[in-house]
Amino acid sequence: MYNMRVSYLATIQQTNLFQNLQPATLEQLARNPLVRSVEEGGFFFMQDDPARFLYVLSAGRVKMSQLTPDGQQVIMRMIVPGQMFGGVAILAAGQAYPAAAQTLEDSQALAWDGDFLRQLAAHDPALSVNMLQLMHAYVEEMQARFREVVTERVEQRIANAVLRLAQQTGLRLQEGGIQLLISRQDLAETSGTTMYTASRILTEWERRGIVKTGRERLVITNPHELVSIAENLER
Amino acid sequence: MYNMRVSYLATIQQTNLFQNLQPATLEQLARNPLVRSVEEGGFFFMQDDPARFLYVLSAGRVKMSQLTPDGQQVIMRMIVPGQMFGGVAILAAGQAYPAAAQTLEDSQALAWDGDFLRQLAAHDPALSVNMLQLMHAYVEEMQARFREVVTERVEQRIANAVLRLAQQTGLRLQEGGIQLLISRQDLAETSGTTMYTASRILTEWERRGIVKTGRERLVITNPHELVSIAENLER
DNA sequence: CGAACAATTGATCCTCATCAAACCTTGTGG
DNA sequence: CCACAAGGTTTGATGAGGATCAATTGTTCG
Repeated sequence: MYNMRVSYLATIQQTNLFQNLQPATLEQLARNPLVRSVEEGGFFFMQDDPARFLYVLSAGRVKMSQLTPDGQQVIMRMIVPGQMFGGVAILAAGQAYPAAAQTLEDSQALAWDGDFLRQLAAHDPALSVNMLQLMHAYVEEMQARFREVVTERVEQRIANAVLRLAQQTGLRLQEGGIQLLISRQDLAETSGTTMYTASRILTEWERRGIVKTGRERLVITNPHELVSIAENLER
Repeated sequence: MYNMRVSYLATIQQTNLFQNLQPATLEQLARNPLVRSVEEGGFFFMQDDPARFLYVLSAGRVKMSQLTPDGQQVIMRMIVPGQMFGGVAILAAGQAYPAAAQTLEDSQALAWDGDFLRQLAAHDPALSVNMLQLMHAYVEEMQARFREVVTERVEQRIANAVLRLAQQTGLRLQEGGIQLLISRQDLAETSGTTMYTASRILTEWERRGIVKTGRERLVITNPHELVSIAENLER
């Protein structure tokens, strides 16, 4: 039990949202988290569920996605350990989650009640400041992606998506290269295209020696070339 | 002079960002605004300028847009009186504006220094709470627009953009219909398409009696039909 | 009236979505 | 350990939706 508490503290301390808080605030957070485990493919919450909890991922990977009325999925962001999701819960009660949170592998998250966090924020303004900063960063990312999807062709957008993923979740391999774990489908839904087009582009990149591909896997062997595709320094 | 102060107060009190503040906070805000007037086509600030001020529009109309490396423009949002823009200034100093703020007609805005607002927020948490809520609303809007641009065809997206504009800036005419003031070019840049396509679609809508069009002008005569296009209840 | 700028329209072409079918990879149970 | 099922991936053929370019027309304002 003591070990578990310690491990929560480690996650809490690594979380952007919880930087620069007063010791008493961290204490409170460490005392009260709900811990939820969700197996691969399961959901922490669905779109439009009442947003009662704010989550911080402690293990695994999660995709946040919206569903269109006709069933198409659009991925808004990927969550890796240490990142907050479901942040809308910290605003006024009675809100709904704007997206679903589905796990890509067996995952675990800490969760706190929105009411509780609002009380905490009232005593420690750093919490609001951090939240504001995260929200702002997220606005900028969505603006950038909106601009991309409106102005760039698919290959460029996929390059940007891959580079973004590499930065957030990439694993440097001993034998060189940066490995991403993502299916063609999810890559397509992140870039606003179809699995077919994503597959064709990856095949072409592999032919050119920019990446190696595998099932739900992708290794970047020539990041420099990828950047130059992303920046449209070709054609 | 007294009248000017009163008119600032009116704008301040109408601003979402400044709701539910302590009287002392409002007092402080009313005492200190910079007032900037910018004529049609001018800029309150450019993209990447250092973000020193947060603005509230008191008169006119402003478009927030990003420029791509190759000079294409993408419109992120339209600002009407009472709305805040350049909010990034309230975060840590040294940030840059992520978009340019260009006027569509002669405009006036109140501005406050970011440092000053941060001090104010330290004494009146309602300011942070409001800011958080605005940021969140804006995240949701950008997510919705991202989803649209990825999943919907151009006609649908233009319908959505027109309906959004109608809600924000539409003017109900005596002779019936809701008037928007926007050029084909700006409508295209809001919907992620080209002026040519926007023009063709408006012409078709006019033929079908859904809108009347004019130079930098658009009157919705059949909103119901427009909604059904936006929701893809056709074809 | 003429200049500047906004809008329209036609012709053409290109990117990418769609559909269908086959192929490959991984994990499971006999 | 092999065979099979399930699900991810590839590939080809086709066509639709819009972008692009060029030329013309319309509108506003000094």
